[in-house]
Amino acid sequence: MPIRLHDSLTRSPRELKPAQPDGIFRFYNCGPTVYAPAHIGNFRTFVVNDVIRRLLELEFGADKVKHVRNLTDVDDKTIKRARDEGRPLADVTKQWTEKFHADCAALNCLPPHIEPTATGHIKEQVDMIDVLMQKGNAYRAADGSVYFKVSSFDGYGALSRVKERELQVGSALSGKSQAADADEKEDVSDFALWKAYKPDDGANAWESPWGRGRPGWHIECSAMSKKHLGDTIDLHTGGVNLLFPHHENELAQSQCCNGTTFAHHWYHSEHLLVDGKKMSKSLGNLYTLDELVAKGFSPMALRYALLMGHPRKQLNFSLDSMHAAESALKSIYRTASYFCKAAGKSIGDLYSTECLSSPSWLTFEKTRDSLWDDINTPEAFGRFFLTLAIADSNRGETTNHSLDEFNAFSKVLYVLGIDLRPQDLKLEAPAAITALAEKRWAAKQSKDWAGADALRKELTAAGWNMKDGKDGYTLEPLKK
RNA sequence: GGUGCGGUAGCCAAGUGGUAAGGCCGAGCUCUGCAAAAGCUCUAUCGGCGGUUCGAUUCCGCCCCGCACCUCCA
Repeated sequence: MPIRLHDSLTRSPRELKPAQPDGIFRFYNCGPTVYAPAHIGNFRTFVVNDVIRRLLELEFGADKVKHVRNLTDVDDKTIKRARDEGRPLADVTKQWTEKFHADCAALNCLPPHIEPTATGHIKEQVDMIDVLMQKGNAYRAADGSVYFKVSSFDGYGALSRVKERELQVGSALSGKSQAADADEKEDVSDFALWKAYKPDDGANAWESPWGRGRPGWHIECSAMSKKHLGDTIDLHTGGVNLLFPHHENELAQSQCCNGTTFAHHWYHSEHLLVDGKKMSKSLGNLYTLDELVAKGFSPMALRYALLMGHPRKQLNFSLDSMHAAESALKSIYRTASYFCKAAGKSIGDLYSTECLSSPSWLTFEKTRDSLWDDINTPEAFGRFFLTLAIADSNRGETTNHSLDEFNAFSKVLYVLGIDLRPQDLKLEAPAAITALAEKRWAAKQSKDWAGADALRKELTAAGWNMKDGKDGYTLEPLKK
């Protein structure tokens, strides 16, 4: 079944498919700038892109998808951070790259096949700029910086409709934003390909035919994409804020340099809002994964919460949605155990790769349809829960389809990237707690209700809940 | 000023030209010595005003409100 995905350039849903004869799907996803911990809004984009990656793998085969996501490890922000902390740039970016990787892993995001860095591709960037200079799409300004000449590319603005915007420049914008480095540029909309060295850059400069300096932000992605995926890619993604100017500029550079279509498909996910506003430090509504974990929430709940809205619509995040996510996950887990029971499998078996090769979706077909149709995750979850409710009422009864259904269920979990295994780990209670529980169980058996109640109070005070069953009990820590 | 996107139950959020998925919360019931857990049930007429239509939340127009982008913030 073809995957349909909204294309930002044509503003319509289009089928995703590899354009080149080798059948490899080339997927480029703009990655993070590594100067601080990524916030949950950043992760919305990465989680959505992870779903796209998983979708592509199921559709085309895991070996037919090439996923590249870069790390921006040199720019104004990273340099400033290093300068402020008095550390080498590489130290700072290494620290935050590792943090980013840890967070991604916690959120169950598959690592990209290639994760190139800007500093690791200086030569490739210089080479591209060189071609643009030769073709007359770029010029060197008096200060030694090289700029892309926007007027040299007719297609400029197609992606973000920037031309309409240009007409109004100067009205509400007062021109202060352009003033910054407009002095050296021929035109305010021209943008830097190579930035001449400034003392603030410290040790972070490289040699080029135009003098010492560092690459501009946009050329990074063009160069890394070209190096690892070739002149034309199948899909280029990022957050909406990258639409302009980043992607518009990338498109211009790459097409002028390579003389061919840059990306067949563009996709942008919308922003995460907190309390109705975009997250920002000044509003104090910015969350990181660590902060949520410190509040007692699981990373998986965040992943779920981030997928509860349509990826192309702004999603309003709140702590309530984290509570909702934890509860929903719990109920998915419960039903999962029914599927496992019916198929004679364990929760861990849900994550074996064999399940993915099973062709059928059975009762999960509609859930699949929602995902394949422009990754409509909220609709998918709606349909998913409907199916779970039916399975719930069957309570793990074994049928002819039990194994197939188990596999189909596993595939849904795979595409959504929901890992139930953390919930499967039963926490071992300390010996003292177990002793109390044993005592209470004995009291209960001898119908000493008062004694049993007193012991329950002690357990509660110690932070544990004792769940009585028919033939025994289980202990679980109370929620914070 | 321009561009784009929204306003659906207490909260979050899908969707459709024919009388509104789902999740959370809440309420009631069942079960249970207690406590949980679990199961069942219940909870909206879709920002406002017009128009098109046999019929609109879904199409068109106007208005009100919100958000984002145009500032190297996913």
